[in-house]
Amino acid sequence: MTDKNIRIGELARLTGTKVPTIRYYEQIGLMPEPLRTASNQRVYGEAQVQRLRFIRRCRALGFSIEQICELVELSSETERPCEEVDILTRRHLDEVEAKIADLSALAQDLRALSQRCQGGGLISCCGVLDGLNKSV
Amino acid sequence: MTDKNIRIGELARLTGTKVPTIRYYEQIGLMPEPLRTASNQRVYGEAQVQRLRFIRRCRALGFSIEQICELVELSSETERPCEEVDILTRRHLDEVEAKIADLSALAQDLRALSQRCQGGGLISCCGVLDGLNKSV
DNA sequence: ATAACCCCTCTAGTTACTTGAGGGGCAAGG
DNA sequence: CCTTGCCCCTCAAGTAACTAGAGGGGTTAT
Repeated sequence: MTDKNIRIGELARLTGTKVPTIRYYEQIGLMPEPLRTASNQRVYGEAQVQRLRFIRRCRALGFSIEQICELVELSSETERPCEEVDILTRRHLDEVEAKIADLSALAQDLRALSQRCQGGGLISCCGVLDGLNKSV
Repeated sequence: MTDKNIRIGELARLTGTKVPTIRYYEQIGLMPEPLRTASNQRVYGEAQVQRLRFIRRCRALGFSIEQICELVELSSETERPCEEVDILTRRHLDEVEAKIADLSALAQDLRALSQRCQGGGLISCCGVLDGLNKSV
């Protein structure tokens, strides 16, 4: 594999990304537009492989596309204080933790609801549906 | 307030739902089509208020629209065993708990990443970005 | 008449992809 | 040469659950 001779299919395999997703990332500007062959096929190099890997790691960590755009931009400004990266990461962690709290409360409510099921009854006296119908 | 004389705005206020959302629910068949006035305005009754409240409680508990459709249908078949309601609720609880587990693992990874930040440095030697760039 | 408020339909946007239609190019095999 | 299999391309629309906005009508009070 030499530099600058990777087709989109191979890039997809190298990075665990789907081909349409790569095109999507290019469309929204997250991935730079690559050079093309005479027959209009995209050609990628090692730097673009690394970029896409970066993006996929961020996605795996739940960063939004917008946040990733910011991280990509920040990472190219090497003389800049890295405080903004820190802030962005912490804010995202806070969001994830808040979501966990929401879901945990929701799970609690669902458990309470589920326990209302006596088993073996009919819809007409179903504890779950009763709970969902109640105007508490 | 008499039966069958509630306009959509009032229904929205009674149930904490947005007007467009009520129209959306009607469009997808979750809410039955109401009667209309001579000037084509929707008119709701108490049964529909209860239906929308049911839907909103289910949404609050994270049930998908599809799941709610099933619950609505099941609740009208009063002579049917309520086992299906139980199964649907438990399955949903499992999904929520799986999501919590996913997010918790993700939060763990984010904490580890965040701790790589030494503070006061530059982007060129940022621990977070380093971690995102690493091909571990 | 105007302002304030309510209602209507229709269309398109949000987020991060994903799918499918319709088409071209290339290499190997019959 | 034709066919097959595989890869690539663009474009448009779908997914889930809403939400926002354009453009219009109706009612009441000032």
